[in-house]
Amino acid sequence: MPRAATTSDAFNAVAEPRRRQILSYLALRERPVGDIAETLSLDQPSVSKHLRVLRRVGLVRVRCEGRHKFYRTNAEAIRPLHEWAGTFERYWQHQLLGVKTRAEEKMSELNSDFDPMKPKEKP
Amino acid sequence: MPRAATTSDAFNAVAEPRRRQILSYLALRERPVGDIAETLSLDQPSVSKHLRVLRRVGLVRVRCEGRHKFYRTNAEAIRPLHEWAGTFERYWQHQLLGVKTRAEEKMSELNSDFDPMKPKEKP
DNA sequence: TTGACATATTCCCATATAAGCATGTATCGT
DNA sequence: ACGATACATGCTTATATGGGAATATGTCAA
Repeated sequence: MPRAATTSDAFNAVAEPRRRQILSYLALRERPVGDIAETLSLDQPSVSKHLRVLRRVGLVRVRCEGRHKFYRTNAEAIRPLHEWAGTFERYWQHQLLGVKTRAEEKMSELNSDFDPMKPKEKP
Repeated sequence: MPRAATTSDAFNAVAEPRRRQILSYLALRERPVGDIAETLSLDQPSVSKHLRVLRRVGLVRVRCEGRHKFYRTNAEAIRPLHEWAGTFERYWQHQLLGVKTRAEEKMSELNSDFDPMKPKEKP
């Protein structure tokens, strides 16, 4: 089995450095494709392709105006990533403090679900 | 050019769902390979390969004891990811509040560096 | 209409998987 | 030494890129 598609989720989409750059750039304000290409020194077709990937996973939104398309980052879509990483915060804090892992007590939390990214089911 | 190697950085390494599962599992406490395989229903060779990827980017550490190898998550290596995503926190907050983007004022922050993941140079 | 401008899409290709299976290596128990 | 146990590595294969060049689509302006 090959690697999962870059459009399978935000994690795969942001694995590409250029796409992260684009996201940072478009977080400030919407921009037309040409601006992105020039600012980040990329070919226009390349930018369009990266934007398509980002669009498919909801990381960017578009606003069409004449022959221009203004893209902007949809920060909301980055939250899951932030939250997943945040899951480990307590651990690196412990590590920094040199605290011996007592995570044992919290075992039950992950007994039935090891991936915090799994979509939450509604009870 | 193909996609960057999964061992190129933490972003590429965690793009794989199984590796995220492994990281969550190993965050609690160190575990031998066999446990991981059984718990996550994966073949042992597959686990070993994922662990190698995670090891190369520093996401896990090993402790050898006899014929067992105990792996544990090195949460520290996940921090950069958390911080990169955290860069967008203010934006999704603005979006939630329906605030019109005034990020303009903060432009200077990214004028010379669009990727917060870029290693910080020491001035 | 015609041409210029802004984007998107298509084709080709070298490269990197990830899974499955077989095999290699190291260690433990007897 | 020998077999079993715990991991790691090698090999094959189907598949998904990402860049570059060329081309298609869509819009505006004269």
